[in-house]
Amino acid sequence: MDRFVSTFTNKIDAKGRVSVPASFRAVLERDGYTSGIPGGIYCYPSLDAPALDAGGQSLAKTIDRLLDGLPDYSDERDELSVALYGDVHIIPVDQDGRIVLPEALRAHAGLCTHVAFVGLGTKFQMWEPARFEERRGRAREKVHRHRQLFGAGSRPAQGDRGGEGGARE
Amino acid sequence: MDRFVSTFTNKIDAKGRVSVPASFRAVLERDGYTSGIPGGIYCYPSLDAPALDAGGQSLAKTIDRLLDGLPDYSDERDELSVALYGDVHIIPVDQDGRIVLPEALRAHAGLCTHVAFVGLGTKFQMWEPARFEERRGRAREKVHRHRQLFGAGSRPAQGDRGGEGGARE
DNA sequence: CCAAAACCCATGTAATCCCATATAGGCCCA
DNA sequence: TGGGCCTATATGGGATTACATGGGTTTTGG
Repeated sequence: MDRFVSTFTNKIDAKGRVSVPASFRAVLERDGYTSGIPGGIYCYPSLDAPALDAGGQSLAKTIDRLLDGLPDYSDERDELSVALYGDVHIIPVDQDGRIVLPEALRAHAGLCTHVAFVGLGTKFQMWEPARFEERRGRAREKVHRHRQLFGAGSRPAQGDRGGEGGARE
Repeated sequence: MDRFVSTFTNKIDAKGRVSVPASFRAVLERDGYTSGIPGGIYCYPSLDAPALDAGGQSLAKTIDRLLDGLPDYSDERDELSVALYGDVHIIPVDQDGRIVLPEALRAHAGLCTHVAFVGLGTKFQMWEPARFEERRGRAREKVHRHRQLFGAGSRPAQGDRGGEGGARE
């Protein structure tokens, strides 16, 4: 298992903890944090969605690479660093596989009682379940409209229901 | 943990002390500026922002390298040397993980009751929280405007499997 | 001798660990 | 093939620890 796939909805408990889906944890075990503390999640607010982006080491490297391309001590670099690094949180995963999302992150995604974990391959997102459903609906519609452009070949013939949504509750 | 990541806001007490975030201290434990003071912080006023730049040995080295790159006895080098070295302070961290910022530094950043510690990877900055929020807003906006450029650049990094084209956020 | 800095200890809050439990899904065996 | 067992996973809650912060005390330096 080396990619984040499928969607799971888990509950935030009284202490603010949420279980990371086991299959995501499996991915993070390989891609998780480097030497030392295994299991850290690299997490930051999505730039243009009310959601959180998260992933392991490879996601962190992506951002590092982005900044390494900029000259040291340029105005630009500092500004970008602030936006990219300043909002990032390294979230430890406890031994039961749970995380606690900082207030700033919860606020950005509007998280309150439940979190939808959405696998996106090399990273995953965390959504307020209702908002995600709404977003998903629009995405499906968009795909539908453009289907002919993609061509028949790319349609894997399985219906829209990806078989998830109700991992719990 | 080997990089300064994320943002924390701590309070300045009656004696002018502030706690350095624990995770930053962890980085400094390995990278601290050990010139007599183990775990000391290399700190100076940011050149182009009302903030303070701080870090450990690697930051000090980066600055040295920057100056080494300039021709000896050039005006530019002298100017930069003064600007960078002139205001550098080596700040000791007490055994509870707190520092006291010299008046000159506090003045430059406009610090008074609280300090926002902003991780920027190899270094971190200290801001007056309100000013930082303002700066962060601008930085986000800038990233947003340029995001397609970044998107293109970072694609190969995480997209070794191709796919997930639809995983747009 | 005074002021400022460094040191040491105390405390409340928040995060972390650890254990318990339920529920779901897979597996084995009849 | 169906049913029951077994394991993995999510979740709840109590106990423990870490951390930021406040305040008193000692040291240092002018």
